[in-house]
Amino acid sequence: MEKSSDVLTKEQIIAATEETIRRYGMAKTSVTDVAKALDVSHGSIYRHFKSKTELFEAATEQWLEEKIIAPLADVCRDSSLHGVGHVHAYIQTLVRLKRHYAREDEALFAMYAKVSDESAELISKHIGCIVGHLTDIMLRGGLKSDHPERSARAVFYATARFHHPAHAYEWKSPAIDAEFSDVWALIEQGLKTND
Amino acid sequence: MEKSSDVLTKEQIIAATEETIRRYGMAKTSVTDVAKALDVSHGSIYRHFKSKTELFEAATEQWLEEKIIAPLADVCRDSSLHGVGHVHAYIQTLVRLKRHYAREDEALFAMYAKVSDESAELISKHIGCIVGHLTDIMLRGGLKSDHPERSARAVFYATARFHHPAHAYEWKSPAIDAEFSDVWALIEQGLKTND
DNA sequence: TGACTGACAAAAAATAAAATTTGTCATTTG
DNA sequence: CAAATGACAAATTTTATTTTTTGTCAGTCA
Repeated sequence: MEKSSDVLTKEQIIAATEETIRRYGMAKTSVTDVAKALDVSHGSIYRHFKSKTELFEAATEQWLEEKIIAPLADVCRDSSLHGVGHVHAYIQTLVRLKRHYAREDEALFAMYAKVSDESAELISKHIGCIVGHLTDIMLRGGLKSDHPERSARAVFYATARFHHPAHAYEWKSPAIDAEFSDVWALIEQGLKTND
Repeated sequence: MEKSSDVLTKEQIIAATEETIRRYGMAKTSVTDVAKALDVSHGSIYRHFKSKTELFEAATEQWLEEKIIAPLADVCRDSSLHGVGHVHAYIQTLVRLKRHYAREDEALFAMYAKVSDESAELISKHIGCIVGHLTDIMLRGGLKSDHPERSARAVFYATARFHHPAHAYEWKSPAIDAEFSDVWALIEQGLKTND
C-alpha cells in the first residue's frame, strides 16, 4: 500500500491501517507501521487524524459501514420482504455477518471489538443505525406498536448474544443456530402481538 | 480469618480466599496470601485443592450457589407465583442479583467474571441449574411447549444482556430497567403462545 | 502556501533482571 | 499415620532499564 498520487488522503491512510492490522494484528500495529506502509513520515498521519485513537475509530467506522451496515441496508430496502419475516431476515443477516467476520477477518474483527469496548459513542451510533433500520422495517411492515423504536431496540437487545462481540467465543458452538432459532421463536410472538 | 480448629478444611480455605480477594482484589491475591491469612504454609492448601485454578473455581462455585442460586431457588419454589408471572419474577430476580453484586461485591464479582471466562464447565453447570429452575416453573405453570427446556434456555439467552457478566458495564445506564421491560414485553408473548 | 518532514519531549511498550508464586515432595510433627 | 511443613525447581510476576511510539511543531520543499 504505497500512496500512488502525491497527496495523502484519509482514505489511503485507513486502507493502509487495515492492511497493517491484517498483517501484524491489532496489538502490534503502530501509527509508525502505518506510516511505513505508506512510505511517509508518521507526522503526516497526524495532519489527518489527531490521535491514534481517532485513526482506529475511523478505520472501524468504515469497516462497520462497509461490512455490516451496507449489506443490512440492502436487506432493509428489500421489497420482497415484509412484516415479521422481514425483521427475521434482517436480524439473521446481522447475526450471520458478525459470525462470518469473526472467523474470516479475525484481525479487523478484533479491531472492531476493541474499539467498541473503548468508544461508547461509536457503538451507540452503530446501534442507532441498526435500530433505525428495524424501526423502518416494522413501520412499513404494519407491525403496530405504541413505541416502534423501543420495540426495535428490544429485538436488538434480545438477540445480543448472537451479535455482540463479547459473545463471539460462543458462536463456535454447534448449537448456536438452534439456540438462535429458539430465541427467535420467542420473540416472533411478541412482534406479532401489538405491544 | 485464622483457622480456629486444628484441622484445616476446604470451607476455611474458601472463606479465607474470599476474604483475601475482598481485601487485595482478584489480581493481587495469591495462594500464598490465602495461606498467610490462615496462618498455614501454602503447601497445606495444595492438600485440599490441586491447583490455584481449582481453588478459585471452588470459591466461585460456592459464591454462585450462595448469592445467586439459593435466592433463585426460593423464587422457583414460591407457590404464590404462577405461569408467565413466575418466569418474570425469576428472571427479574436473576437480573437484580447480578446487578446488585456487580456493584456491592465488586471484587468477588470480578472473580466470578474471570472464572466464568476461563471455565466453560463451571458456567455451563450454572446455566444448567438456572435452565432447570425455569423449566420447572414453566411445566408447573401450565406454559405448554413442545420443548420446555429449549424454551427455558431461550428465555435465559434472550435476557443475556441483563445478566451475563460481559455486559456488566452496561448495567450502569439509567435506561437499563426500561430496556429490560421492553425486552420482557417481547418475550412474554412468546411464552403465552405455545411454541 | 499548504503538504510534508524530521527532530524532539513525553508517554508507552518491550526487554532484561530480580523477586515472588506455584506446585511437588521428602521430612517432620502431633 | 494423617496432616502439615518447609525446602526446592519451574513458572510467573514484578520491577528496573532500555527502546519504541506518540504527539507536537518549527522548518523544508514543491
